[in-house]
Order: sequence, then C-alpha cells, then structure tokens
Amino acid sequence: MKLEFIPVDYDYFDFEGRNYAKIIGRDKSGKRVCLVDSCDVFFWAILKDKSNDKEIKKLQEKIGKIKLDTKGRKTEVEKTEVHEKNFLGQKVKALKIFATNYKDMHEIADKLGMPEIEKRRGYDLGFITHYIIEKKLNPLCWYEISGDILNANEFGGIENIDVDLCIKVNSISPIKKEEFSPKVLAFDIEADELGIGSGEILMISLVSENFRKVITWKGQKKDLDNLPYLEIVKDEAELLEKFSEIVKKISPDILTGYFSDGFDLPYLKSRAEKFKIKLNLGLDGSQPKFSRGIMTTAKIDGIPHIDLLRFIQTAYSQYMSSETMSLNEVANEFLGESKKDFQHTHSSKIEINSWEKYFEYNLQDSILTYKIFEKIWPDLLEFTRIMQEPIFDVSRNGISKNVEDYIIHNLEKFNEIPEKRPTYDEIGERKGREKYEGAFVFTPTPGLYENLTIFDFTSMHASIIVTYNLSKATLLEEKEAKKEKDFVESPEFELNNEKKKFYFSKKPGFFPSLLKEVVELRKKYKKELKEKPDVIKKARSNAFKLLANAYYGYLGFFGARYYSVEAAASTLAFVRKFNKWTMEKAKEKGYEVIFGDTDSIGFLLGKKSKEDAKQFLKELNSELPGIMELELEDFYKRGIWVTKRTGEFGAKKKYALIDYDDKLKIRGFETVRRDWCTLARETQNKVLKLVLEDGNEKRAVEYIKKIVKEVNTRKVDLKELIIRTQLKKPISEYRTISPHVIAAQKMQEKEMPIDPGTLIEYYIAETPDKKKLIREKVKLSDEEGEYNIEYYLKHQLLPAIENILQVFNVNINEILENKKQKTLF
DNA sequence: GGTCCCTAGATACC
DNA sequence: ACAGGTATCTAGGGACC
Repeated sequence: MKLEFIPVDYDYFDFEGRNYAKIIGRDKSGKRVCLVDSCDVFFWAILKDKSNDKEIKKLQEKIGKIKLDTKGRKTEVEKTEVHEKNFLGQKVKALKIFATNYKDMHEIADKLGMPEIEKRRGYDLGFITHYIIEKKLNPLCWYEISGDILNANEFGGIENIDVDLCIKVNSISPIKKEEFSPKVLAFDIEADELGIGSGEILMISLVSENFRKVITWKGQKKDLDNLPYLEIVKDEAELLEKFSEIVKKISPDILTGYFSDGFDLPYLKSRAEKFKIKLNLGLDGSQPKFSRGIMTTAKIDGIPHIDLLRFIQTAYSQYMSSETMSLNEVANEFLGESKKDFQHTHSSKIEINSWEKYFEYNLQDSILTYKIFEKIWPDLLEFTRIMQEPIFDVSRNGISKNVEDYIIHNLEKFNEIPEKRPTYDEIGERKGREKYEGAFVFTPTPGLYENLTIFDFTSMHASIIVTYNLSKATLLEEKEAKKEKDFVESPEFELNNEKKKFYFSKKPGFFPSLLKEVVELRKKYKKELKEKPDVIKKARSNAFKLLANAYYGYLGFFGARYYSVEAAASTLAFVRKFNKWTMEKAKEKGYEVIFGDTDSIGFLLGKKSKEDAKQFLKELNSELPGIMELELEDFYKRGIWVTKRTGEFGAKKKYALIDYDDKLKIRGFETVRRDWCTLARETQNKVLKLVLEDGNEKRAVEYIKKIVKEVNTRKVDLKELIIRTQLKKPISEYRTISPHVIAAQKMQEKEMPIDPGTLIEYYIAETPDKKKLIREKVKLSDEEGEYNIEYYLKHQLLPAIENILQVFNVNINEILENKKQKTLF
C-alpha cells in the first residue's frame, strides 16, 4: 500500500540480530502510523595510499571472515566493497564494511589493526543518524511511503504499539508539502516539596487544542461548579493513573513541559514508583526512560517529549532580555503574559477556599507552556528539518551538536567519510591547550558624543570562514601551500608565544561550503523579516544567525569532530584585520572613530550627513572580499563612554546610546547587570536617559539628590535593594566566601532547596555591632532588618553613577557628602 | 587595624 | 563536557607595616 507520511519520532529495535528503525508519524488524514524499516549497516576502512589491488583483495577476504559473538548476539562482516571516497577533502580508497548489527561495528573496527588500513571511520554516528542518512527519511518532512501492512505478530518488538497502522517500508520518496500542525499536549504538576519525589503531587494540569484540564485529589464539590476544567480523583495514585489515561486518550504528537526533564517527569516517575503504578505513557506501553549524566532527559516511546526550557536556552537565551529563564519571565517576554499570583504553601496549610486559586495557577502554567510552544514551533520545526535529527534530540542539543549534525547529514554530497569523535585523550589535550588571541576591542576615550553611527559586519566570523575557506580539511602545511599555485594566507599572529601564519587551500572545502548555505538561509530570513516583520520571523532569523555564528565556536570546541585551532585562530586574525581596516578607512575619510568591538565600529558623523555615511558604507562593501559585508547598525543622536573605575582609561564594553526616536541602547553598564540592586540599576538607567536626552547633567544631578535623600531617610522599599547573584557550584567548593555564599548558607539552614544555578537573593543590613565585612551584614529577603544606608550609597548607588557624572566634571562625592552633613545637622 | 595588591567569581559584550 | 575570547568590577584574602 501507499501513503503520505511525516516522521515525528525515531527509535530502533533489534530483531533476530539485525537493527530495525521504528518511526512514528502521521499520515495526511492524521492517523498515527508506525513504520518499520531497515538499512545497510556499514563503516569505512580507509586504505593506505600504496595498497595495490591484489593486497586489497586479500585484505577483503581476511576482513570478510570476521565474526563476533558478544552480548548474546552473533554479528559478522557480511560483505566488503572498495570505493573511491573523500576524507577531509583528500581522495582516498576505502573499504565499505557491511556488518549485521550497528552496535557491534566499533568492536569490528577494533579488530582491523591490519597494516594496509590507515583509519577506521563511520562507526560512531548512532543507528538513527545512520538510518536517516541512508534512507533519507528526514524528520518532519513529508514522504510517500510504499510498504506492506504489518501484522501484530511480526517483528516481536511492535505487537503492543498503540498506532492506527503499522507498515514495513518498501520505498520512500519525498513529496513537496510543508505544512504540519502537530497535536501538542502541555502539562505541569504541583507538588508539596521541591525535592524530586519528596512530597505529594497535588494536581496535574493538561492543555491541548480545545482542551483544558486540572486533575486533583484535593478540592471540593463546590470547586467543580466553579471550575469546569477540574476533575477530582480519589487519591494521588489515581491522579497518576488518570494522567496516563488522558495522555493516551489525547494521543499527542508532542508532549511538552517547562523544565519537565528536570522536575515534572522525574517527579511523576518517583511517585509512580512509590505507589507501584506503571506510568505507561509510551505508545508501546513503556514508562518514560531517563538518561543518566549531568542533565537528565526524559524520553517517552513514540511521543517526543520537549522540555521547552532546554530549547529556549540554546536557541534564544542570548537574544532575550529575561534575567532568569523562569516560566514567568519567559512567558512575559514571549507572550506578554504572566503566571497567576499564588503564594506557594504546603498543602496542609492551604485553606479550603484557596484551592481554587491553586488550580487556576496550575492550569495557567500549562496554558503558558502551550502558548510558548506554539510561538517557538516554527523554529523547532526549522531546526529539526535543517539538522535532520529527531526533534527530541534537536530540542535538547547544544549549539555545537547542532552544527555537527548539520555537517554530518550533508557529507554525502561531498562524497565525504565522516570524521570520528575525539577520543578521551584528544579531548584532554585540546582542553589543555593555550588560548589563542581573540578579537580586537578599541579603547574608547570617555566623553559624551553627538551624532554618531555604528557599522557592523554581518555574521563576521562565518563570512570569513566562507570567504577564506578556513577549516580542518582545507588547512595546508606551508610546503604544500607553496606547491599549489593559489592559496589562502592568514594574517600573521602570535600563538603559544610564536609568530604564526596558516595556509589554506582555495579549493572549496565541505565545511566552508556548508556554512555558506547557512549564511544564505540566514540572509533569506532576515530579508523576509524586514519586508514583513513579526516576532516569529525575528526569532527564526536569530536562530539562523546563531547557527551561522556557532560554526566559529565549533572550530575551537574541544568536543568537535572537525576541531581546528588553526582555522579558529586564523578566523580571529582576519576578524582583527578587518575591524582595524574599517577603522582606518573611516579615519581616512575624516571620521573620528570612537568605538570598536570585534565586528563593529562606531564613529562621529561630524559635518557629514547620514547619506554620506551610507555612501561610505557602499564604498567599503565594494572593497570587501568574498561574502563579507558591512551593514548600517543605526544612527544615534548621542552616546556616552565612561572611564574604568580603576585607572584613567576608557572602559571597553560599557556605553549607552540614544537614537533619533529617543530609544536607549545600554551595554555593559550596571543597568543591564542582574547582580546589582534595582535601586542602583534604575537610578543609573534614569541618569543615562537624562544626560543623553539633554546633553548635560543638570536634571540628572537633581534626580540623584532626590534618590540619595530617599535612601538616607529610609524611604526606599526593601524590594529595590535586593541583590541577586547566582550560585554557580556547591557551597562547599567556594574558596572565597562572598556575600552570596553566606546568603546561600542561610537558605540551606532554612532547608530551602539550593543547587548550583539557584539565584540567591539577599540585602545588606545594618548591624548593631561594628562588623567589618559585608558578608557579615547579609540578610535574606524575608529576614527582618533595616537596610544599610552606607552600603547602598557607597557600594551600589555611587559606583553606578560616579563615572557618568565624571564625564561632565561633576564630583558626585561632594554631592553625597553634602547631603550627609545636611542630614546630620 | 589600615593599606596595598592580587584574584576568585559573576556577569556582560560580541 | 556539551560553542569561542575579551572585559569590568566587587569583595575577600593575604602580606606588610
């Protein structure tokens, strides 16, 4: 039979010693379909240059006899073929070695210590990745599948699977069709304790299209009248059973939660174990499977479980203004909606009438999760289609893994054999290497400037890698390079205290070629965004920018298959060169350069017009090589640069700009740092706004006087004075005991959950005795006490505004002293 | 007990 | 372990007088 099919989830099983892919997806009518398919299983043995045909024949015979009998499985080399392939851009002769079971290929490869064999590759991709490459059945793309309907008794492993149709695949062909709206189910639990499994699960909310439900074993009859979505069950055990039941009934394509890898699913698992209940969420009736490692991941058979937090962290966080990745802040930023107000209390202390609020709160969390999912779905979809890996993995992978997946799935068009993952020793070596020199940052002259503009390079690192063909495979030894007529030469730079220069081939390598595609996609989305802006296009455009920019980071990442310090360091040498080149050009034109960092420069227009600047930009672009491109970032009415707190030099990476719509752009200042109290941040923000709007300090000084007075007279709300600092490691590992470590200790004493990653909140209080250290004055947010006036003036307010006023030759200390004396008298 | 210098640690920029 | 290097700044920590 034939059907149109879109794959959503991938798994595999062994049957009679062979590997079978088990793919869950939908047909065009929305029926759930399971495909069972197999593919050739093989890896590569790259042969030494000089091997002749006779030797190769002999070698093939020898390898063909390899048999394994391990882990109760019989595997053998089934056949071998000789192929002309490329490896790292070089033509090689390689043996394609077919084996019975993918999982045994590493072991077979270990047996190939023959002198004729140079390298063994392609055994470490994982069966799913290997299958997707072989059969080209890419996730979330439509295909026409022809195959035979499978009966329940075939293949042993699939008899219990809960799908409408099971097909053994005969052929796969792609069809032009893009649209796919998965059925999504969002869920969220509420429990009495935050420690996994240590309290009772009180309720679970579930939200899908036209479906809202809160199941609970708390709650009264009257709640049912008010809350139509509420369902009351007998006890916690029944709650868990009901949850599985509803998931089964809704039968979603995707189950999503927020931090559900780390909280909701492990909690459900733990409680289910306690009550000896099977949490059979999987389509095959299995329970969620949890991976070990630093980050737990929860996998459900047949239904991709997406923890939104994981994807948002890799794909969006660097472009977000949220200071924490909490559901509330993220929902605010993505949707402009918030969690419901509800003061968490232990269930034993909740009054009968408050439960209703709790249920609403719980439901709202799932609603927000559902809506955020809808919002980022285009990116998840694009990421998955581009990386060509199952959405379960793509949504959790770090950015370097995404880069690598993109490469691995596109090697075939270059006839390339995949490089292996680095060994443990190689990783150690790479981590131990010296850092290479990074980007250039211009030292600004402190001051207030008027009428300026900023240019920046679009995806600078990526466009350099593409333009100069930089990669592990295109790197040439100096001798080789000189033999070729044409080669790329990096600027000279210092590496390990030596003058260095690297050479690269001009023959386009697969790595830069692939990156070129990514850059072009990024440009396409950016253009679409400009033509018709919306938040989704913006996020998508940013996601591609992220991928393009991550290629450079990938080159220097110790875990990368295509790691190359030479290429990474050379990229940076070009980055420095072009940044300085642009500055020189601007100076030649008569512009005064006042700012520069990595891929951007800022300069004063002076007597020149905006049109002049645009013309200058055109001229620069006509001179730039390859795909390198400068763009106009914006024009600004004013900008301020300040001195470092130590020394008289201008501070780098700290400036504030105001554009012609009076919109502020603040970088590096305390205003944008979450480890400063709100009072200091908001005061600084206001001061920057006033001086940039007016071009002088008068209103700002008045404003500061007002705030200082408020601090002195204890008019400031404690909320404004809370300092938030993240705990980065277990308390015991800190060598210096700083205020936030003391605060964390206090929290621990109160049995509040503190893990690395917790945001510690505290304030500095007055102490009756003369304590010297700041950490001795730390109090937690809910601790009684009076704020320490001196600390907040001298350690928060003053540092935030001192340098700004210094630009206007105003000594803020005098203003403060003055105030103090006045209050004294 | 105060001053000086150094650095661990957190966070930001690109 | 899970992209890179550059930079600012605070508070603690130790040497010294």
